[in-house]
Amino acid sequence: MGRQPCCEKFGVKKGPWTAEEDKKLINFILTNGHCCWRAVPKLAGLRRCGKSCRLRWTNYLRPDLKRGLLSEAEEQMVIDLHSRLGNRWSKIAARLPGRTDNEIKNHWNTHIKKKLIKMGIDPTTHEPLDKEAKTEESASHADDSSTTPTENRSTSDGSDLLNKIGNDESLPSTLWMDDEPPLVDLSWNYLPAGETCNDTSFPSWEENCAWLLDFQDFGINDLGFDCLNDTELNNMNAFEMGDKTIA
DNA sequence: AATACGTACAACCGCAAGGGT
DNA sequence: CACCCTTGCGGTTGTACGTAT
Repeated sequence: MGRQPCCEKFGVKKGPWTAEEDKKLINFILTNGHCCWRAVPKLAGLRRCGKSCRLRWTNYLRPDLKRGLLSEAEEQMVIDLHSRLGNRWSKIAARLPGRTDNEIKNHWNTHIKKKLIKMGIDPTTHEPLDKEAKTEESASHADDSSTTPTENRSTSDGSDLLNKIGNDESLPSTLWMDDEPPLVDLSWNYLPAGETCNDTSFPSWEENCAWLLDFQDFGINDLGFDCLNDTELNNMNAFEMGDKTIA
């Protein structure tokens, strides 16, 4: 998939991951963690580059990932964050628990972008499209008052909820001030009244791991854990019991 | 049923940042 | 300070899958 390989190393596999490769990577990372991604493929017995392993793990295999489409609330949050942060997908993803930058980026490009255009909103500037057109017409007359998406959020951009939040002075002012806002999970703020974190759109870690535990089908020994020492086996057992402190 | 077209998403690439020597 | 290495990020692409003709 994608473009031609960046590295011409012989024996380095590219393209879609097989179940077998996934198994090996999961097995290795759950057992050893990832000290150095470059070393992971070698140690895990994979014919992949470290970059590919990291991507596969962070975007697809991580047990804390949420699967499925973004909820309405998540989508709104992405739109708002994008209006403030632009295409900084990793920053946006950091505020959406269980979602990856790649996933959000894809969702933006395939769903949200079109949705906004349909609503008459420019997905880049978050300005109304007709206003954009007028602005372009008069661009030569306009002064240079820089209007970044962050600074120029009109009240007519179609996202009332977002504006409400944006204008909410009770929010910590530092929240949006710099690149590294506090690790406050704003998604909770977006939950409609009465909903809690236990909402079904936020599955538990155990639920997220359910598919992982499906590996029990071929047994722990099939994953190669039979080479582990007692401590490691204990850890694995704890993991199987749903102890999230292990991974 | 076969083909064409459109969409969604996994995975790749190149580049930049950050840390170590 | 310069260089090297590793990691992370954002943009892009190819393919699988779904839908329309």
